[in-house]
Amino acid sequence: MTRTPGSGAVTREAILRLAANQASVDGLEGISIGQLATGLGMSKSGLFAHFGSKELLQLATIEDARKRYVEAVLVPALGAPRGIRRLDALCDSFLSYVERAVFPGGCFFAAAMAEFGGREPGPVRDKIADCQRQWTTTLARAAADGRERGELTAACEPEQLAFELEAALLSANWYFHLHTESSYLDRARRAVRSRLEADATPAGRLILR
Amino acid sequence: MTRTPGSGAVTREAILRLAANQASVDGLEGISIGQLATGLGMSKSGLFAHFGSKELLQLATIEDARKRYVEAVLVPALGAPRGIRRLDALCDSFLSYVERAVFPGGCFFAAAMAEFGGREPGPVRDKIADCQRQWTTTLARAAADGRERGELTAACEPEQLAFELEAALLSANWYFHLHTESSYLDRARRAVRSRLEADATPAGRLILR
DNA sequence: GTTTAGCACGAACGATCGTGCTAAACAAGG
DNA sequence: CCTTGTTTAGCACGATCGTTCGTGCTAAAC
Repeated sequence: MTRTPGSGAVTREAILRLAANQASVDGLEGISIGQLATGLGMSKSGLFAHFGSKELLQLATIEDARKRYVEAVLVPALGAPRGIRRLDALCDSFLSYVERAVFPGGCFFAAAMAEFGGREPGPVRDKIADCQRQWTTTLARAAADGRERGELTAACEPEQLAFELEAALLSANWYFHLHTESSYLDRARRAVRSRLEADATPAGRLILR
Repeated sequence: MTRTPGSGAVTREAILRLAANQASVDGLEGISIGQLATGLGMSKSGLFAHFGSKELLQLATIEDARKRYVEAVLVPALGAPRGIRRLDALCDSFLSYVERAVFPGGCFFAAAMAEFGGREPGPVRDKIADCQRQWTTTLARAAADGRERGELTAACEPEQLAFELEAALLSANWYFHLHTESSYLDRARRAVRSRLEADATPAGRLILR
């Protein structure tokens, strides 16, 4: 391992990658600086110096996980055209992201949301809530686009639809990992499909194939 | 504080009640024997003696939480007649249980499921998975009853319906606590209602009012 | 050749964790 | 009154937690 100036960034990324993986299993509070250090073959203090406090490490971990989420879920789905197709692609992309175990313990943000949901407000909780809201907004916007294009009925409420779709996605994530049974991903896929069809216009239904 | 023989059971219940409340906020691993002891004004070792190990304390806590869950969610809903009415009542009862904050950090079992979902198998994880499966089965059975009675269509799949209903309930629990906004409970109520109507026969739709 | 900055190390800190071992307080039965 | 069993407290243990401090090494800057 060479240690030239600038190598700190590489080390930092390695730390955050491992931290996010750990956090998806044991939670953001569950990650320990000592365990991360031994896992990376470096000293506690050397690792600690990169962040200054555990809370800052947690925040950096969330930011890194956000990038991985964007890369794994959002980017592939943004290849689909706006509207109902993209909405469908987003859901499918999420389920694939769960199935591929991008994070070994399941969706990082689902775990973090569950962990910090009942906590008092603070920087970490706020950041998690922000990430969550952003994802929901992405789904709702895709739904709104679909309505504008006449793929979803005028009576369709994008936010309600987004809530129900994400409910299926999240539950698939939980059950998939709790019971280690991939059939729950298919349950979610069928739920998404039927829910989309329920709000789709005839034109929208054609698009869904 | 009197300490007669048999008072150990009272103390034990007080411990478990506090432990379950704590666990709904900080998780089952997050409960600490020291914090419980100071919270109850007793010594660590005195409290510890009741269980013998932290894992046994966790298992007892789950069992206590299960009783509270049955009392708060199941019992009220079992007043409704079998079938679609009971299915609806179960969902409504769960949302009320979340809203009333029976556990201060949200649904105990949702939190436990999220916490132990990605962990290696063990007594605690297995018990959580059992509780979860039991609840899902309760929902699915109510749906199956509804189908037998002709309130739900013959094409309706009770397990799929149960999955989708529970997805809405769980998500309401998460968002309600993460964003401290009770509107998500209404979102879930509307989701439940429209989902039930989607699989209901005309007779079933009449029953739903 | 000297200075500066980046990066990681080892040792130690006070605190808290779960877990033992022993003894004291107390109620009930002989 | 003494014994017995239950319930709780006191004390201490090894481990691990996040954190701080002083130090050394290497590459870049001057």
